[in-house]
Amino acid sequence: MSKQMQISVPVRAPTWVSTRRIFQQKLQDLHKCTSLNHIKQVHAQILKQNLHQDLYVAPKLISAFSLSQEMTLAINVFKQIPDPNVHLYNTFIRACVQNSHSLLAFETFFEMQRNGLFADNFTYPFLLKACDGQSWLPLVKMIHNHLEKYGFFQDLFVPNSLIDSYCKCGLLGVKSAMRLFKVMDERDVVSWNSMIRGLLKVGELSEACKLFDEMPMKDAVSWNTILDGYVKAGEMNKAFGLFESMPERNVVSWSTMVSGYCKAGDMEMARMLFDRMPVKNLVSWTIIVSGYAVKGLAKDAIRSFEQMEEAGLKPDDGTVISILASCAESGLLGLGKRVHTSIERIRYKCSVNVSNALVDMYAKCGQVDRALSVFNGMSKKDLVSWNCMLQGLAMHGHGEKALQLFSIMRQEGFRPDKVTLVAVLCACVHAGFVDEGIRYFNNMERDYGIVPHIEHYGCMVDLLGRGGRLKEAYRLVQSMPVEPNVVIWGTLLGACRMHNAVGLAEEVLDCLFKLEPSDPGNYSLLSNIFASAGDWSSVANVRLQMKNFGIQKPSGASSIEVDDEVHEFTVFDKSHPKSDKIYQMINRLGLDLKRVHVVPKVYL
DNA sequence: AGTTCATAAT
Repeated sequence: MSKQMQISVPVRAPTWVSTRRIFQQKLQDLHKCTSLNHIKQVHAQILKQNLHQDLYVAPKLISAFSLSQEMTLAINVFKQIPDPNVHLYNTFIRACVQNSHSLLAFETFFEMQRNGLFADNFTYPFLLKACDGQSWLPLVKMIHNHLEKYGFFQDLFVPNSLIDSYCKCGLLGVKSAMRLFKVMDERDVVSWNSMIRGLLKVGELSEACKLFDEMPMKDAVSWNTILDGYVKAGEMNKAFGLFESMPERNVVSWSTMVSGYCKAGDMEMARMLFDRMPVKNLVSWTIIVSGYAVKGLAKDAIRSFEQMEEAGLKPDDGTVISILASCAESGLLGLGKRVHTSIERIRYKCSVNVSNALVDMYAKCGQVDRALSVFNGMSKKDLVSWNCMLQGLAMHGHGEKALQLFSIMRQEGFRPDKVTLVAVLCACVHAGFVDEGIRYFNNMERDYGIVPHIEHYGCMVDLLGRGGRLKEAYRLVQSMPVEPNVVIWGTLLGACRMHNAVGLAEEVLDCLFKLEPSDPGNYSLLSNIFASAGDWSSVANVRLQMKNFGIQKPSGASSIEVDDEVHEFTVFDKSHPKSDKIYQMINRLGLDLKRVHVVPKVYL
């Protein structure tokens, strides 16, 4: 936290030059300042002094706004400058990258070239960062060409960054990286590590191991990278062997192992290693808490979270986001709330990403009201925030509310993406707005420039199918530009079952069995169709077939959380200690339902 | 004006 700086404008500013000098001193730490109010005050004073176009002052302001995630303000400052120099362009491009405005970063870069300015060795690394997570292989190649043309290859940092960026562009990228790696006449340990990491990312474990063996020098990162390779491949025995044989083990090595055992579901082993760790940091604690949370072990998760805080560690954004994501995955409202209070105790304001994770967690745990109150309290929202909230509303049947929120979102100038439209269509499905859904679907390309993906088709099949328009749904599936997958056929089949359309169902099942001949779900769907049509001999037949093929349907489970404990139930499950009482209650509910003439459907 | 690789991640 930087110290608060008081900008005092002298009562009698002697000359313009000296005013500027005073500002220079006061502005020195502005780009590190985290108090938005303070930055705004300074901005106002700068405007008053007419210094906002100054080529020393403007970059400081842009950096400061960028750090506070105030990209709109940063853009405003930048736009005021008539003739930006390279330094200013770099600062602005860096701000774009920091706030994940990757497109704007490149647009600015192209504008800079149009203005006849040359990018320098500061510009390119920023641009490479902008390609992160975008899979912009052509742009990485373009940067590569530029760097070669202008001879920026002296420092190993440049080709190493290129290797890393290439490796983030999938298989083709890794191949380009390999070509570059092979022609480099000098390589350091980072070059090797990055290349190995890239191979692992595309699943080339054996290639990575080969390179690892060839390495002339290995550091801790090299060992940990290859260890992670084994862990990600699920080879815990090999990983453990390597772990034992490592020349030195640091926090990362230990954490990687703990994470591996958590993913394998072996929480006992995970805990044992965790307890033996000589040093634990935030990441290690996050791994163990999330590990318990994903498995639904709410009590252990909460206890570990509290132990972490007792150890004097304050969860950061990464910790909070991962734990909340695990809560959302397994519905651990208790832990989610506990993390929320902890954040509120530490911080005055959450970052956008943390708030998004909170919205998502509350929505997925069924607490739509809490999700809404976090969402409404957010001072800044991004596309992810809207998408989480829309999805939450749609998922819980608040279709109308979701569509209202969608129109507010557009009023506020947000451009919907494909996730948004899935949520919108899903809202129509759950609210039964068939015609409205069709309208959104037909116009999504024209209105939002989004070509329908398979997920959107899935929503439409669901929408038409539930509405009883089975023929239209079937026609849509046949006319799809992409091959229908299991989800699409399954959805259509579900609709057939709902409307007792046995004829169409058998047709659909043919397609489904061709795609997934051994999926037990298909058999139970088939059996359920026959069951709803009252064809019990066919049902028996299907069950017999399943038995012959040795197929067992993994039974679906439902779970509820009571007092920080998750109880899971499957069909005919008698394992719960209060099983008798539970079945008594079910029977009573069944009688109550009969009394109001509702006949419960029973499926396989 | 700032740097690359390893563990958690919306």
